[in-house]
Amino acid sequence: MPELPEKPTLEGLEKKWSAAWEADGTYRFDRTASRDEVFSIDTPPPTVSGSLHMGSVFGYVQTDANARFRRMQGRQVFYPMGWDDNGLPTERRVQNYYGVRCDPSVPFDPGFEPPAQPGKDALPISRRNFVELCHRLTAEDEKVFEQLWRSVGLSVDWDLTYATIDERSQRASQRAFLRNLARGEAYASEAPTLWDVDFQTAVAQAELEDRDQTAAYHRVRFHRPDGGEILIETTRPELIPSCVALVAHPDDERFRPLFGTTVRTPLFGVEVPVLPHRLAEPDKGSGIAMICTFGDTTDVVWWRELKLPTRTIVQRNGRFQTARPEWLPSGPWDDLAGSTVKQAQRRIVELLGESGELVDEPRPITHPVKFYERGDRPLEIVTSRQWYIRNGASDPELRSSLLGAGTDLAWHPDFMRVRYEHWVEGLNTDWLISRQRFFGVPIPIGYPLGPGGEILHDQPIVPDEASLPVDPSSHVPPGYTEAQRNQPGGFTGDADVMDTWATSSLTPQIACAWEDDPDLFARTFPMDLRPQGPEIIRTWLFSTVLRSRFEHGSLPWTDTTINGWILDPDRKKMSKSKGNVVTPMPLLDEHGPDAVRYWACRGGPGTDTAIDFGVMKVGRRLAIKLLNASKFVLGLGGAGADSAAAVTEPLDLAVLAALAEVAEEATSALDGYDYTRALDRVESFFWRFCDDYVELVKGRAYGEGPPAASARAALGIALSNLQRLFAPFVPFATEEVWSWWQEGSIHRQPWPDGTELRAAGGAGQPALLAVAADALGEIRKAKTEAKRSLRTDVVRATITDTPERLAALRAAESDLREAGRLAELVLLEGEGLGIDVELAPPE
RNA sequence: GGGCGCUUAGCUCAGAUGGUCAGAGCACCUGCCUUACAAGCAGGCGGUCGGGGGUUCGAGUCCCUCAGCGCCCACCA
Repeated sequence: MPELPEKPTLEGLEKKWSAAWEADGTYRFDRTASRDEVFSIDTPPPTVSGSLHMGSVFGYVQTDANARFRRMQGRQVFYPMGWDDNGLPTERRVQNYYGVRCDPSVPFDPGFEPPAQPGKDALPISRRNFVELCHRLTAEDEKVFEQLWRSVGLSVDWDLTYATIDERSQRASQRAFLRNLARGEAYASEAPTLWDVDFQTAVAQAELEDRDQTAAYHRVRFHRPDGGEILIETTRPELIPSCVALVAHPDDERFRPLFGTTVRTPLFGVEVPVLPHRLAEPDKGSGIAMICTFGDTTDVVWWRELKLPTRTIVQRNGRFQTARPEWLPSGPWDDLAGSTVKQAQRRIVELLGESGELVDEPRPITHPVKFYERGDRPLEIVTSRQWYIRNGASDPELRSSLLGAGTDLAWHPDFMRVRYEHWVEGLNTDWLISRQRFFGVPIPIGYPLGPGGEILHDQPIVPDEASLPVDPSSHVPPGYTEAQRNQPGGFTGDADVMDTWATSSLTPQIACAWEDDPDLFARTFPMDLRPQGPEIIRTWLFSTVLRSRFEHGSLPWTDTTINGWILDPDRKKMSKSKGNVVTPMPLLDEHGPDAVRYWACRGGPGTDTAIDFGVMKVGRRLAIKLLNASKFVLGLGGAGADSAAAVTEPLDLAVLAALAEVAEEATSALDGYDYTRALDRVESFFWRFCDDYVELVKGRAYGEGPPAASARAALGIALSNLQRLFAPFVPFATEEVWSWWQEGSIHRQPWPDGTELRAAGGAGQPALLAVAADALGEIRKAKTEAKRSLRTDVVRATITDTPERLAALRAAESDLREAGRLAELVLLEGEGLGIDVELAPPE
């Protein structure tokens, strides 16, 4: 047994024990364990191209506390760590970091090295070089994250890591997609889709966000054949050239006579019909709207349901097409050709003013506009061919089955379930998974080319599962040769990659090695726990439930814990743009990992929590107290060696019985993922233990004979239990104090559920400890109020209390005398606690 | 427009199924060098539990309503 330190300190514990845990394989998963012995966690793969901030620490530490509890309960914890490195965030980071951009038309350069400093203009490089840079940079980013996780003491098994772009993930992702395709759960379709003109890719419903934008209502004249006019209001006058109809509510008396007639558009004089539709709202604008292809998603609904023609003028790069559209034989096209949407709007407004078709000044408004969550310009709607996975948006049976899955899943906290339900109920399109990007898992499909070089989309060439993962840009389908690529009569590969969620939705399958390692899979899947943030219930959680339902007909996990938001010290949400992001490393250096973990664990499940340095200080103080209290108890000698059988004194039995209650409550709280409650109960008991119980029995414990042995034994048992009860929360300090007197890591010890304490102190009366502590408190109070030292001798203390409480006090009388330095103690029966203390005169 | 959550001492938060539930820590004040801990110990000050109504013998604790804050969703002419 190592010597007790003269002056215990937290310094150096993180380094010392991180290294020991790594060397000893403390958190290594035992893959011979059977499924019911395993506790498997579907850890969120952090986006490594994102920045490190306290939000990264908060939820992961809470999960780690739960993981450590399960491990001590005897479960084999399957706790892998993934890195989410595929997709647009990585592309963008690589572009900025190296000053490059991907241009698929540039040939591969095997000796390419990025410039030391990013240049002013982005350097165009080949797709393959670009992807290589993505891999290079994410590898660096992943190291930084791993270092952070080790610093805060995550008990992850570092042999079980994966990346969402690695070969195993790609294989799982493509295999799942091909099976979705074979079962009809995935399909391709040519349709209007929301489109980011900067990234030039389609985006999915789950990736949208509304942003308030300033705009203006423009009152514009449409012309009736009889010379009359109809005024419509629009925020997008530049789309007049793509107008295909006007629409009003069927019951709107103002426009009813016009249904079935036609009007001519301003500037261009195109004849369009006036039609009724229930979605037109009489009190919006002028009550009659123009339908364009496409200004917003309502246009798409109208276009589809009213079977209108498509008159697209905005191209995928966000600019008007250059050639004059054939449906605009007249009108000022040359002024608009090739301009951006913004430029075109300005010009059209000028032209409308000149022609007298603009009524009044434009009226400024602020309204919500759909953006890609990572994008900078409003989304446009373009028609393109995309891949979809069914999600229940247009399939009531699937939808209700998914709602049922949400009910079967145990949510912590439970109210988070409604976010899932609202999302499922509000889905309006299937899940668009294809992206016109570069760094992602390719859609593993090829197509034959017709004699004219046209792509035969209806005859997709599907690779064999054994050949996965494949990259269609280099993969040659059986029966073809590379020379036939992109040649008439030959073949071509699907150029798209999958959305990052299309892969992330398979993290249980990836982590558990679905199909790659059926033995491991059987021992770990379906998993036990999915911890994650609330903002990705609609994406990650939902899509994971969906994929598992399709592939396995089961939930991916039985439980999910949803953490709260991190707010900055002023209770504002942290975000890069506000510049109030708090980075974890300096805080870890200043307060220590246990203190930061304590702060994180004080944030309840699903509860938004502000960064609070005061709470971290409290955590640090707790860890130090744990060192000092342990040192004291162990310094009495015999604590470890005295057997439980020696606990005989009523006060000693009482403390063990009281702690048993705490242990039982902590256990049931943690069983329900309520780590905060467990920590709270253990912590408050611990301080009472130090301040009252230890003070009461200290004198006796120094002595000899059975009463002294009883105190030392009780102190030892209580200490062992307390150390273990704290282990999930402050793993470094608890491991340190455990090592002073025990063999093996504390994190592999049996969880103290109260059984051992009941056995040792079952006859104890917890109330006894409380009564004695109250009396000691009164004596201290008398001394403090007299401004005397607590060492002051008491000539006589007279305590009045109820008979029951006096009986309890008598059982602890000698401890109370010694702790209070009472020469004489008089006990009188009365109504309640009263005390009269006569202090020894000052010297 | 709809939904969810929050609103308890100056600050951060506990208060499971309504009856010692008005608490803890921080901060502040007053003391104490007490041989585990002065990064400590003892004590004190401090709140009509967001507003209003209701149910009940009794409500931070249940119901209704209003307000503020945060988040999520919504077809944004």
